[in-house]
Amino acid sequence: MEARIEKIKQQLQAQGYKLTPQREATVRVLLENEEDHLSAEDVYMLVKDKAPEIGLATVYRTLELLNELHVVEKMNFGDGVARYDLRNNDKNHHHHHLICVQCGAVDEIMEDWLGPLEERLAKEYNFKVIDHRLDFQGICHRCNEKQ
Amino acid sequence: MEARIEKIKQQLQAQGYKLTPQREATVRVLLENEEDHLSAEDVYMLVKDKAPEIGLATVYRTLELLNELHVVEKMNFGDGVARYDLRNNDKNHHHHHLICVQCGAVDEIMEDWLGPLEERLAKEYNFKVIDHRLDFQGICHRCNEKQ
DNA sequence: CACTATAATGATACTAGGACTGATAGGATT
DNA sequence: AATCCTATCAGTCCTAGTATCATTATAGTG
Repeated sequence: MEARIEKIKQQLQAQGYKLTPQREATVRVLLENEEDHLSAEDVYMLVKDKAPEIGLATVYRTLELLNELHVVEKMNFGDGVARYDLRNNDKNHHHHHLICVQCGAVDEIMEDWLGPLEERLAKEYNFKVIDHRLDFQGICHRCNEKQ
Repeated sequence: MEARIEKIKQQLQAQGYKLTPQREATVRVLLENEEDHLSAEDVYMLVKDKAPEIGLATVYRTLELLNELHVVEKMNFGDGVARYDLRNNDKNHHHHHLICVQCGAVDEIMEDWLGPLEERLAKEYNFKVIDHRLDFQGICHRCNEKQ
């Protein structure tokens, strides 16, 4: 945890930025909720608990900055809000999404399911894959269990 | 009743849509006439009682939207009128996209490639798939052959 | 330590884009 | 032609995100 913050601090400083208390609080929230895909508003709420005096604009600015430094990834799921994800440096972007149409939760799957498909695409369709995106819409396990 | 409306509201919001008064009135009519197969015109007449200022186009748009979200099923009995049915269980529709980053073409693939994956999702993640979206970015066969 | 330049912040007004609407003209289908 | 449906238009509303600006914190320098 501390090590990862230290690393991010160095990434910032390498570009001439500072890890201010507000930025550190924001980064901590992201680290503590690494599994989720938080929106800026979500992050704002969570950071407020740690540092109540922080402003919304600062959170937006921090997330934007972290995105530029490739510390987080800014993603769009079509519900009108940007969501932010810490990036793992092992950068296997074989992550797919399970989007719950009932509660709006977004879960991630890290398995690589599309390798065989990409081979077929190359052979049968003469299509050279550069990137892909796989999202499932449905009912998540939490909502399933509720009923 | 209220619970079902709430559920539909969440489904809408998960995709960035809103449950407006007009839409809610329409949904209520559908719920109250769940046994029947109402046509759009039928729905329009019934909604008019609740919300006289509603426009016909809005009813059509609402039904179309609910159809896309798999809240309602649009059926055709060959009498030239589409009829709408609330539904709980859904069939999947399979279409994937090959998006060429060079010429911008978008090809569609109708094969069902994700059936096995969806089974695994149900078993291992307890996630009930309603719909999915699989897009590949790459170089299409036309561009490949050109070079 | 004091001084300074500037990076960063908080509050808030603002913007831009998209969702949504009713009316109606026109397209599609039978 | 008649009926069902869709496209378009002009306008409203909402809100995620940005720009502004006065103020404060910070790092570097001497």
